[in-house]
Amino acid sequence: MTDYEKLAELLFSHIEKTPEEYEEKYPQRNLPEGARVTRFAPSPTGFVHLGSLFASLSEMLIARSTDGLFYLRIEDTDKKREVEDGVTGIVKGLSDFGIEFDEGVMGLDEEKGDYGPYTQSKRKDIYQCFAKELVKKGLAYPCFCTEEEISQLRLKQENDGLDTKGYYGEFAKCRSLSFEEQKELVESGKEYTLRLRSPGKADGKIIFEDLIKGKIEMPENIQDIVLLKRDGIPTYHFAHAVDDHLMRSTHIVRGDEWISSVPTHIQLFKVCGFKVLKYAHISPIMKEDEETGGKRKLSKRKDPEAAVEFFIEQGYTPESVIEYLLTIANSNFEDWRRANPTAERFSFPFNPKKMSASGALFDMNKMIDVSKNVVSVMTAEQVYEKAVAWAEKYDKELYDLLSRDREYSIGIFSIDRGNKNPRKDISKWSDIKGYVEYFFDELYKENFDEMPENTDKNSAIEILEEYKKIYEHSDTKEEWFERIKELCPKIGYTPNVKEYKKTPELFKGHVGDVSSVIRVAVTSRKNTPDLYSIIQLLGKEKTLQRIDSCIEKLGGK
RNA sequence: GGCCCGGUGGUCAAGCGGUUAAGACACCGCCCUUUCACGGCGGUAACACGAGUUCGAUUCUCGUCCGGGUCACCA
Repeated sequence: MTDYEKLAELLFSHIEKTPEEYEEKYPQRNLPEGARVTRFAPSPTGFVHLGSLFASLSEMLIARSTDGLFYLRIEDTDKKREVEDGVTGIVKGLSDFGIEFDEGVMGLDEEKGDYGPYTQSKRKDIYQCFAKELVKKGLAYPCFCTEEEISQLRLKQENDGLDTKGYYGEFAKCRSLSFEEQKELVESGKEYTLRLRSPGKADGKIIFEDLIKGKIEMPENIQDIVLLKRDGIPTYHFAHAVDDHLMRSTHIVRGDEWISSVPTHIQLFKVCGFKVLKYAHISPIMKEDEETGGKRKLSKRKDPEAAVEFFIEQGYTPESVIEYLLTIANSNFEDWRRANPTAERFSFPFNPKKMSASGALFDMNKMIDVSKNVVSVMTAEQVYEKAVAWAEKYDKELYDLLSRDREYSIGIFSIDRGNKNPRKDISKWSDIKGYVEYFFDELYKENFDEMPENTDKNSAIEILEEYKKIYEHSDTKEEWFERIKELCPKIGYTPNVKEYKKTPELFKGHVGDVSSVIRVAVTSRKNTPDLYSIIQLLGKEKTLQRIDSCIEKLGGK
């Protein structure tokens, strides 16, 4: 028995399984050639960041576009980060946006798939098994330095002006401990971390091909990084290697803040005898920083829109957020969408190689535009159902109004909808209240200030009086408008707009002005969708009532 | 500071040695039109800078500058 083997037994006497057994337990996946296996691996904080949604969306699509597999793994190796029921929050949060997993953690204490457990805290023995193997081969060793000693070392290195700080080479004190020394320290009960005996050379280079960033050359890792923390729980690096190997991931898609640790990861894969995986490092979503004038990552603390929940509260449909993210992810998404207006959005042929190498600024204008398009192709019933569901939670007053008379509300949303060029004036459900204001007496506020400029009070009164005489509720739209035109000459207006523009001195105004007066009287708005539809919905009684009220306020009889 | 990554209009972006340097959002104008919206047409606006390679650089190389990331027993 070599000293290394003795050490392995000393440290991990409780581990009986061998790596081979795990290799057998988790065989290569039986998937078609070229199928990609991706994963989303958050800490259970319960918080879904817009960036997380972006990453998981990309991961899911990368898997789906190749008939691969997408799973959820929970990285709970740091208890400080954990939030009660954080797992449910994440699963639910993502599911609201259509992000669904084929395998892995499906909910609180709920897992699916043959490659589990998918929660790192339940995999301690697996990590330690592979750790034991490394010790056996002399590739890992216990380090008895305290955190205090490590930070002292770092300080000294900083003072000495060293470029490369950390626990490596000559600074890796515990690296050269003899077995006898190690044994004594362990048996005396001294705590330790397990460190990698890095085979990296100071002048070594590593080259890898990132799916998004392209070819990257970096110095080899020479740090004796911590594999197992004092409590025997693995660090992210070690867990990543073991998990993604055993769960048979093929592509690691993650934020580009990880790029600098790729040399460490590749080294770990090699040292463990694992096949090195493909990496795709995605750029963060940025935000303009008012303080510095520059860009910075969307910040959970400073930016409300960093939380995916923000968009839901505002009343954006999850579909809109996804479509916006897709336009950032693959810029050809918009072209695809135009060519396939009603296609299921996840059938978009997503290509990780088309993702931007630099971070995109979050553009609320674009978000709004995308969202308007999404809403514009919905049916009135869909708009109604979704708006009501939103209002029930976030705007009780609106909820009461909309749900009071379903047909009426759907009628409102039907105006100029369902045709080739639908209106695009709703980007989020919270826009609706303002949009429907004049359809509900509870929200309606009279305001007759904005009559056409060329029409004084008396003319307005005259128009309204005349309109009342010719108003027939049963008119078709054509008949209705024809009557308004016929009314024009009697009161000094022309039904012909072009004629008015040619010789404005001959008329008080044109049919557009007459309509505007009626519009303002009925809705208290200068601008509305089709007036005829509005009057039809409002009904005869209410329409006349509002006109009378307007006449009265203007000083008519 | 070391090491990485990035830098095309205000924003997102095509572009891969020769282009009038696409397109989308925003903005402006016109047309359509009973208002608005939709739609159509058009406009303003960009290759960070300096060398080099080349007959020719937005595209290739180097340097400078600027922005971002990272250097934990956190992920």
